[in-house]
Amino acid sequence: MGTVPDEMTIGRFARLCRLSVKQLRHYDEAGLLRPARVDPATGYRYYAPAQARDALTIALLREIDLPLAVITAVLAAPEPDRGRLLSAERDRLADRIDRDRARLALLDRLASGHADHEVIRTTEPARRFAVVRATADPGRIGLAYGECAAQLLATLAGQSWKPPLWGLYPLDLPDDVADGLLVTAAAETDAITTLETVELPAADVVTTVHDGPYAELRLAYHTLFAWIHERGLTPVGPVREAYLIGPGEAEPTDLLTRLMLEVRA
Amino acid sequence: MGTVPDEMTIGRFARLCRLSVKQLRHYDEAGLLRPARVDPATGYRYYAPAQARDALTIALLREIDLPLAVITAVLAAPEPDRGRLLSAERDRLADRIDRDRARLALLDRLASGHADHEVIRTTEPARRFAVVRATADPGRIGLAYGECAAQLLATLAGQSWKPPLWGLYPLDLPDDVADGLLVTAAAETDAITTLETVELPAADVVTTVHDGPYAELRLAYHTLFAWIHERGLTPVGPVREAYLIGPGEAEPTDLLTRLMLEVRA
DNA sequence: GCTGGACCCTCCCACGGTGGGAGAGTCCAG
DNA sequence: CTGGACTCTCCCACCGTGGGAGGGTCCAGC
Repeated sequence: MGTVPDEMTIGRFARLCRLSVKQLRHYDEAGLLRPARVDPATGYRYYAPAQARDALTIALLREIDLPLAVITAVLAAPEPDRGRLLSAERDRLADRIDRDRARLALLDRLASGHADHEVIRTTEPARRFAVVRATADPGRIGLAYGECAAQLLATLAGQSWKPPLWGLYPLDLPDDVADGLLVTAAAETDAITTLETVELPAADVVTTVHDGPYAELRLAYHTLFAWIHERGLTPVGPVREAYLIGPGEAEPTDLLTRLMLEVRA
Repeated sequence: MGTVPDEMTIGRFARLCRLSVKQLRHYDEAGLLRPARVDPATGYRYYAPAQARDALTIALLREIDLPLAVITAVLAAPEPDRGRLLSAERDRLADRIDRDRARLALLDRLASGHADHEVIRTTEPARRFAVVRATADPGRIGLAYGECAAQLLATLAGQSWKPPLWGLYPLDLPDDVADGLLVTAAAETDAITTLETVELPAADVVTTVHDGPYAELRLAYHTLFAWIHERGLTPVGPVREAYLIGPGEAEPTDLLTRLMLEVRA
């Protein structure tokens, strides 16, 4: 223990731990890694060899892109607690990867130029639906819809209904519905069921068909909304999706979905 | 064309395109999306419905996390050029996902607590290697090593050599070697070959064994360097890796690698 | 002892994109 | 004409890092 050499200057320590001098000063100020000693006269920082472990850990965790605040918590936490902290960050990173993958899919489609959606304005007839509703935060919509659809189909088993399945969603997706988004699975039917029913009257709608995975639906909506707003029209809810070819019927790349948006002048 | 309603205020336009007023002002200042008209007396911005398409495109591309500079270029580029711009961004994003996956693997291992490496200080005997070298930038190390190893094995076919394969790397990985990192595949042998040979003298080394994929090697190095620096020792190059169980011999999760670092007091 | 060069200090600014808030002016419906 | 909703500009904050200015400190070689 006593044979460990003396403290060293910030430059030396920085080279040792593959950090920049600027970083070390920043970590000092942030309380993340205080030098072993600071000369009160000159302000020079001196680091002890024993601090190399923490410095290297910081470098490692920064490489994984953890925020300094988290690294501070990790270093301060007793050994058994670190796993939990790191697991939370792990989940955060996994989420980001998932989001990035969705972005990549969008970007792929955009870059390859297969992003053209033909928009048509037409009159949608009145329809009567049996529906199952749920509330979910955006991002879990697919999951919530799946549960609703399963329940819907189970209840309608043996009843007569006209495919395809539909989905109804509020128009203002990410805005006011901070703590839950209404998800509605719907099946057009005239049969009388125990389920809630919704009557959509005939409407002046703008519509397009999207082929491909649902992660790329935003592209179709982009085209749809651009088309609507360019003409000075106003969309009125709800958003209607008809799953012409839905999951389970084909591969994600072959899904076919009709989007409808009622418009007013 | 003439039936499109008038221009609208920034707040209305913002709600329409799901952007914030702040964002729109920022995009104006950045030259990304200028209002159709700015009242010279009051400074009020007024947007035309026809601008909704660009605004929605900006919102879409921002969602994919493209920098504003890129979005500017995309909007300014003629249609046929957009694909190329977007493809470049696509590749950037794909790279990021790859890096994030490596980070996730590290974080997984850290969080699950299976990150303990036993460090031992020992004397490594002198060894004579037949080697093949290459230069690669960090990130392509694995690729470069693979080629070197293939060449090495092809040349040594029929010759006598003692498994496992080794790898030698400069100690200062990411520092001064900005434009290329020396990668050396090595096989211990006494046979005389047409290959370059390297004689490593006996050395005082610190060593540990890592099991698992190579993406997690940094963890082992972290422990190794922490161990060394805590004791005030100085590592001297090159870094030696012995691939006890290498790729091709087992699944990535079952790889076994011995790391060695010569130290000096 | 002195000097030069390598090192260290603090303080400010920049990046990117967004949001918050202050303080003042503008629009429009009642 | 008034009040409330809207808009304007300007400044600051976030996060982590790097650059640079301007000035002080250390130490080896003379």
